[in-house]
Amino acid sequence: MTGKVPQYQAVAEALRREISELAPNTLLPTEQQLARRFGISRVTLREALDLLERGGLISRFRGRGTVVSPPKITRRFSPLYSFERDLTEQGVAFETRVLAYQPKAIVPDFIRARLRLPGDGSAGFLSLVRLVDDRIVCHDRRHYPMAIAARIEPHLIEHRDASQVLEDLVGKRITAVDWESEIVPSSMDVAAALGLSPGGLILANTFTYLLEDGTPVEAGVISYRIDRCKFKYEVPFGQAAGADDDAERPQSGASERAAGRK
Amino acid sequence: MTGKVPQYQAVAEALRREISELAPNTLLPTEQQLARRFGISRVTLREALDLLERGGLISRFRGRGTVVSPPKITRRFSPLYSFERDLTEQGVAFETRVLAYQPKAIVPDFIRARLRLPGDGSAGFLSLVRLVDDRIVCHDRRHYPMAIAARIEPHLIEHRDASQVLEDLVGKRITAVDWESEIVPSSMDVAAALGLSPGGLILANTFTYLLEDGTPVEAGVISYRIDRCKFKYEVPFGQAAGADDDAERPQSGASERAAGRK
DNA sequence: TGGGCATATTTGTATTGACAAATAGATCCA
DNA sequence: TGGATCTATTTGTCAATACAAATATGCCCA
Repeated sequence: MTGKVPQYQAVAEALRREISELAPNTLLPTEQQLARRFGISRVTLREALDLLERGGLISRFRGRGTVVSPPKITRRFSPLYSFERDLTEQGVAFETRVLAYQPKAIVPDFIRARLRLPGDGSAGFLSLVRLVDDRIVCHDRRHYPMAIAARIEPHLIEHRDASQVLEDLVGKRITAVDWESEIVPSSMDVAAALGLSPGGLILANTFTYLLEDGTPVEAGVISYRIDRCKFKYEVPFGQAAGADDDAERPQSGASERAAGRK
Repeated sequence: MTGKVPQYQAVAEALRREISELAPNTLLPTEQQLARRFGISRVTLREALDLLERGGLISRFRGRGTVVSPPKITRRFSPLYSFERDLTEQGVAFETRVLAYQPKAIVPDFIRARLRLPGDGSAGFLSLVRLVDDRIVCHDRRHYPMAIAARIEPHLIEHRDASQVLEDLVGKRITAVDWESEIVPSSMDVAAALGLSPGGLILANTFTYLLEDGTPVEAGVISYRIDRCKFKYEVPFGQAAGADDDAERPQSGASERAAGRK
């Protein structure tokens, strides 16, 4: 009856159950041992481990072995709800490492548009990673208008909420955010920062922070490792935006009105 | 200098570029031909194709060949913004296929809680898939209180907005939704419905629809293929919920207050 | 004690080979 | 013409093997 399931899937399922009862960071038997135990070749066993690794259940280290991964951290997305604040509320300790902080002359077009930069304007660029339990979970690429960028001190970012640093600096509150999430294959540089192989899937969040008067003060992309994080998008209760039959949709507007409506 | 990149990654990158200039559904050369062209073994070539397949760039069919995938569809999430309405506004044609519609005595606990069912109560169960361009993009598992379920006619669901059918039936408006998105490995049955191998990652949306007085009328899980869809979470502009320093967070409340806050 | 070095261990990459399973196309027959 | 069957093609699964690269360990020696 179960004769139709490939071996690597069956073995993955068996291992999945075993692993669920092991403590995080437990060292698994070597691939050779496991292959022998299940009576399959090492290649086939590795296919099974690939499944588990992509699911975030195990981590593999060349020369060291394969270990059970800790549970994924939960990233709860809410409007204007920062990473720092989210994890602090959950009582999860994290670390921020600034990789780079410098002016950047070549700014991607979509960032330029979001910050409303002139065609040749440069921007301040901040690159960082965040770690939970010494494991990288996300990578930020943030851009600021030069007037603001010149006054940010990167070491502050490492120990305080980035949004609050920004608010203090500008002297105004950030009151709105434009924000999209998308699962995409990682580019070369993002993969390197996250410790992934290029092409590995990530959750990319593209955002703009704005002041009350609509001035953009920050824009960028935050990329999460989907094997180490899960995501909850919590929609404010009962806001019921868009419930009226043909009412205007509630977001920024001016999006191209879908050419082909029949 | 590039001698450190594994062949399968280099080949994947080369193919990625080639594919980007091909029309959707174009048939690629066979694995043997590609392997010969790149001067690598078939196994190694398949590793490259695996990367592309996971990224949603190609689809492979046993006995038929490998074809270029159409671009991902965009699913824009907003509160109370249904799949049907979203795609219709974008001018994207889709099809709905009801897989099952029947009373179900064994109801998962989390559904039971969401619908506030008594411990032994059954519920109406609706299972469906939606297709764009003849490709399955999502799978719904919806549950209704029996009083409502008895009056739903499944063929209506195939041609109208499910929420509107429900509203007409109850005679009241659905005004609130409790809703979480999470990227998880697919279970056996969901994988089968979506045409994935078990363990493949999906975006699972767990939701409850409620009437104005708080009565739950529908609850379930909608699972999207992340290789065929991208997702935009559009936050109403300037709502700025949760921006005040220590204000209450804006969602359903009563969530366990994170034990370990230091 | 401490640093450097060789060695064993373990996962990563890659090859050649074989058969299974699904599909498409051609052939044959009624 | 229509339907069934056989055949070739193509991707899926699996094996046995080899070497590379990163890590850990024990050892020697200063």
